[in-house]
Amino acid sequence: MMLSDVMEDYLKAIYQLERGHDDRVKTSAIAEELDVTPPTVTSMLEKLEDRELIDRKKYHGVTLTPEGETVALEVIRHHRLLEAYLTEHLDYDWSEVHDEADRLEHHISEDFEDRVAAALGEPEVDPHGAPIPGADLEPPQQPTGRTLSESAATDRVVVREVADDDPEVLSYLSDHGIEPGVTLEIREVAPFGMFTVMPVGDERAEAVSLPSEVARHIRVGEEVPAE
Amino acid sequence: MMLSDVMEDYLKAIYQLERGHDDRVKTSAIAEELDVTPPTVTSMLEKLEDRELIDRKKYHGVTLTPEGETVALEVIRHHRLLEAYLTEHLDYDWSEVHDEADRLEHHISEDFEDRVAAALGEPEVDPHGAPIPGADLEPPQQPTGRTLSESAATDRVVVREVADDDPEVLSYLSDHGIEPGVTLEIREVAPFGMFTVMPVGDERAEAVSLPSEVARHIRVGEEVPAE
DNA sequence: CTTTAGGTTTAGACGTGACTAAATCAGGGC
DNA sequence: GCCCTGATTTAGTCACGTCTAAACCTAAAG
Repeated sequence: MMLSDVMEDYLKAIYQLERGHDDRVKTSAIAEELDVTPPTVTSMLEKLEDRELIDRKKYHGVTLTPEGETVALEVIRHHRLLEAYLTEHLDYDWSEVHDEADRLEHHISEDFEDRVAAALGEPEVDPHGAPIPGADLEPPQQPTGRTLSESAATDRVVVREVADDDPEVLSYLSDHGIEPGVTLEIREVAPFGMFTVMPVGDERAEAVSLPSEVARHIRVGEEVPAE
Repeated sequence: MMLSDVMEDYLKAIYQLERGHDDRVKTSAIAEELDVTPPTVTSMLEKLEDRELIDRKKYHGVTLTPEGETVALEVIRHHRLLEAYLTEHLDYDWSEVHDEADRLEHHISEDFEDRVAAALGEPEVDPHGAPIPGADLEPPQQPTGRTLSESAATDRVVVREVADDDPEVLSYLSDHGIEPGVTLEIREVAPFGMFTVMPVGDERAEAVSLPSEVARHIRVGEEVPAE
């Protein structure tokens, strides 16, 4: 099955929107995710349906078929392996890595994928803390824990994952010492949803205030669950 | 200037055909190089001419403008840096590296290029012995020396460059110990243009016979000129 | 039950990069 | 100097992925 880069992008987007608990993924959601117009999405969905990569009910959104999901997971595996490789071996910061991986993910061979995975020692998470699908392309289990925006003041939490969205936000967080693995002390939760947190263990760290839109993208867990 | 991948491929092809001493590059040569039909080439040449990347005289071929040459050199720099990186850091053999680099060369950022070059220590040649254009994108000087097919029996020569064409030929040469840097003793030149050579210094090496089509792609120099 | 607002699909168009078939040009042979 | 062969360009088509404008469906409000 020869798929275009664009088709792969659509399948990846649908996969990620499905995980965002939109159970059936709507045309408009895909359009927004990929920054195209809804009619463009409709016509691509017709092609993906012809190839049996999605199930579609007109006017009621789509879901991935198992084959579609496998393609999406392959693309995501490429993306996250590349992110990990770039940070480990080419001195990128985890906050800079997303765009480069997005451009390369469609253009690497199976062989390249294998060699990168081997060079990294078959990693299980990428630098943002997101799980890397295995070579078997089985769906990784849903992340556990909660988001920072669901946490309460005085909690101590450890950052598990920072969703790789806006590079500016990412580098802001990176600059302020907030990254996967760091322990955070929640100092204050303002009524309008502003979270003030303090990275623990870094002498030079200062308290950082984060609006809930940002806090929602930070997934956290209990402190020292295992080490 | 936003160029498509395909445009970059045409410019690279024209550059390489120009170096192959076709002074003006003909439509049919480009068509063969890129495996498309001549009308397809003509229509692309019109676009490249509109953008002032080539000089075109209808029915008499094209040459690159300085801007077109710069684009070609940028693509070639990407290609050769990637080839070098893949062999140095991802355990590829020099004979396997071409296709992977061809797919990636259009999709890496300036930043990636810089980091790869730094990781390699600003290399000057790729694993096939071809010069890597510098970051300034000045044209590297033409290779010196001669090809194996221009050499005579009883010569001892050192392999400088093996032009990266057919991967099967490359891995054959690689398997028989013929690669850049190796010294070759020319045992025999048969009248129909068959070259029999012996890699020097490798105990397990055996004599290898090469038709002149292959010998023409092996560039050689005098033995131990500097070390 | 009807209306309506908003999301979705249809219809029609465009640019890119490819093709085949046909017309045209250039240069060598006579 | 004319003609012919082979290369090149023109003309017309197609698939892909995008768009805008218009038609259409769904679901919620009244």
